[in-house]
Amino acid sequence: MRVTIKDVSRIAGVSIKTVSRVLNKEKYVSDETRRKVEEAVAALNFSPSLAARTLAGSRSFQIALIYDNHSPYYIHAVQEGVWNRCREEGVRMLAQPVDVESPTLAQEIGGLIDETHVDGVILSSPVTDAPAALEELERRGIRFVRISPGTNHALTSSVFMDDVQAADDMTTHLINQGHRRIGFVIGHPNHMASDQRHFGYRRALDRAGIAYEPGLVRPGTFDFESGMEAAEALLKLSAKPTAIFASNDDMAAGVLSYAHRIGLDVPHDLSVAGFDDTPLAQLVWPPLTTVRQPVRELAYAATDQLFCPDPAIVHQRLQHELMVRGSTAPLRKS
Amino acid sequence: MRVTIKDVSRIAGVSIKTVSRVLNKEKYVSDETRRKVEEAVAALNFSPSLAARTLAGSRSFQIALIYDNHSPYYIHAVQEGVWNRCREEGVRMLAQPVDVESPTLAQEIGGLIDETHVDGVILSSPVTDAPAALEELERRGIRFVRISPGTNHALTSSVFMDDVQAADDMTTHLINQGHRRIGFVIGHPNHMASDQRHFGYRRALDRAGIAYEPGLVRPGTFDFESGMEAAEALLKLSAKPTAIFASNDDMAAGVLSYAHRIGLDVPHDLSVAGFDDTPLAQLVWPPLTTVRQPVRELAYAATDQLFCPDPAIVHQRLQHELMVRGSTAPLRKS
DNA sequence: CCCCGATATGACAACGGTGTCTTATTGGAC
DNA sequence: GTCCAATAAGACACCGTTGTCATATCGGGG
Repeated sequence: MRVTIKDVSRIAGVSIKTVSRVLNKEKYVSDETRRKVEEAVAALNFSPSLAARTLAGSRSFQIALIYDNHSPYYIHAVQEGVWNRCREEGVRMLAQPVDVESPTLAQEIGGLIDETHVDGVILSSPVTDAPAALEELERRGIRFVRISPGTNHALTSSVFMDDVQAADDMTTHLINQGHRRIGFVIGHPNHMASDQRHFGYRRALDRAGIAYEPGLVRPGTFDFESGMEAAEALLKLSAKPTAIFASNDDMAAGVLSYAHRIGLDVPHDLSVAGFDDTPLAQLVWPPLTTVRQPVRELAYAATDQLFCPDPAIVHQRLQHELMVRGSTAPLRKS
Repeated sequence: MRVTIKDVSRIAGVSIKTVSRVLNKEKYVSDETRRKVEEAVAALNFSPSLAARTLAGSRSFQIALIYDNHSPYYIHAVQEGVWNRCREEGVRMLAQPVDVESPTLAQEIGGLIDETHVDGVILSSPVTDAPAALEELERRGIRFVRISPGTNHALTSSVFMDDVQAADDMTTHLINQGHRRIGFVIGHPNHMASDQRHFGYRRALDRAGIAYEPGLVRPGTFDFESGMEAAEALLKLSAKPTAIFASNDDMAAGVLSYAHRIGLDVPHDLSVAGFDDTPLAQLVWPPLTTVRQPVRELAYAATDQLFCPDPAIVHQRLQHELMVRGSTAPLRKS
């Protein structure tokens, strides 16, 4: 049968409560006793029941990661970052996909919390900006940290990168290479980052004294298909762009694919830039110039915030990095 | 504070136990009573504590998905499949990454089970073939189902596709297009599927009366880099292959990338084939001819097996599909 | 009309830990 | 030598459910 604290206490020759103290690293346990208990725990290969700890105590040793993001790469990186920090803490991570559009979002999150008693929650974009979710968490007084939120929310901590600056940097990079007609593919409307990247693009143009042309800007949904469609629209213009900056790598791959299809040589006929630096960026030809987003680190830092006993509200910014690869090149003198 | 069964029972005017009965859909509850309880549950927005249910009852309403796979696409698809079936069942999924190579693998899994009391486990490759993991699960008498195991194990259910046949099909496809010198990139040695795909390649050659040339076969590790390296080695041979079949899409993308780099035109100078049909296959140029592996369906079916009350051992095979796209073409007559 | 199995409900003790309170036992400071 | 705070350990109730057993009512066959 199951090994319980009782068994451990018998072997160690101490009370149940003392074993519990050792397990929880409490003060006021003699070294001698601690040693005996630890030996007994090891001998029996004892792992305490989370269910019992949760029920009796005030912690559940579990946190939830709530996400609704259709990019496997992104989710995977976030999960890894959160998980890495959790494992250091001896805490379990519950990965919880949701649908931000669902009218029952708040209920689902509330149910999750009631069922699991999680100690805290990590929110990943775009759930970071779903009012229903935020309200529910606040109503319950659950501590949570947001990864790359798009909206300000003074009352909770967050960890993010500067999407505006990053898009500005990339656009500036293209301008410095001599491009003047730079197409832009906007991201999914659900994600606030889409607006920010769009704004960064615009800001860089302004600064360089290049007029913003709505015709050079196309909507997208962060997926390959929408990148292809945007590229088609842009490249059929009579005044074609010489470079296209897509708001993420998947869409950039779509642009690349369409360019190949119509026989364009990237980067000589057309420069293409992406955003995120997912592994995909290096799996296409030519490898994508893109912005490295430190997703794993963001997730790790967010989880760290969650575990930090200091309840101060912190907004931590992590640095992005321009990854210049083969898909962009200086404009050919013609 | 927390809403408990007690509150529900008070509102509904019945005993705690009766509420519990309704929650668990037990027999012997009158329609009238069931209705009253359901109303009270809805009114209070009650969700039962999993911790308490686990502790008191014989089920935990949780299953674990254990994996160690470095392909985000694959993991994501598996998680989705398992999760979809879990949500129908009202069961929680614990996604648990592990390191198959770790000497403490069995301990970690044992600890997971002790801590969480999971009702069952889904194993994804390559954990499916880690003896330490299998032994631990058996010792504890936990029910588990394996997704795409590489080894036979008569005592537990599994869900899989026929890797040998699929690789055979792909190789045959290339042969039918006129290719005779077909390079092959083997997968990661940890994965049994690697051997099976390798074997399928060989079987197709045999049947077609083409000699197996060890020089045309290169080791790989399922990642982009290793695909590139293999391509380099193969394409520097004096007797170059006219087609390269890589054991997965990432490596095929590597082959593609190297081919582009040295100025080859795919598919006219070289045909390239992959395996898995990850989204990546359509994010490269030209889109990859590959084998669609029904990962989501496999995961869903495996979870279904786990929930099935019938304890019969079932080995369920799901069908693969050849996805012919632009990266392969008939050999040019020269 | 009586008895019995099927139906419907409740009382109460677990489940395996932690929180709180109580009870020694120390080792200085006065 | 006495007193008190700090240290060390145990007793016991309780967390929110489910399992088991007891009890009550109902409908139909003899």
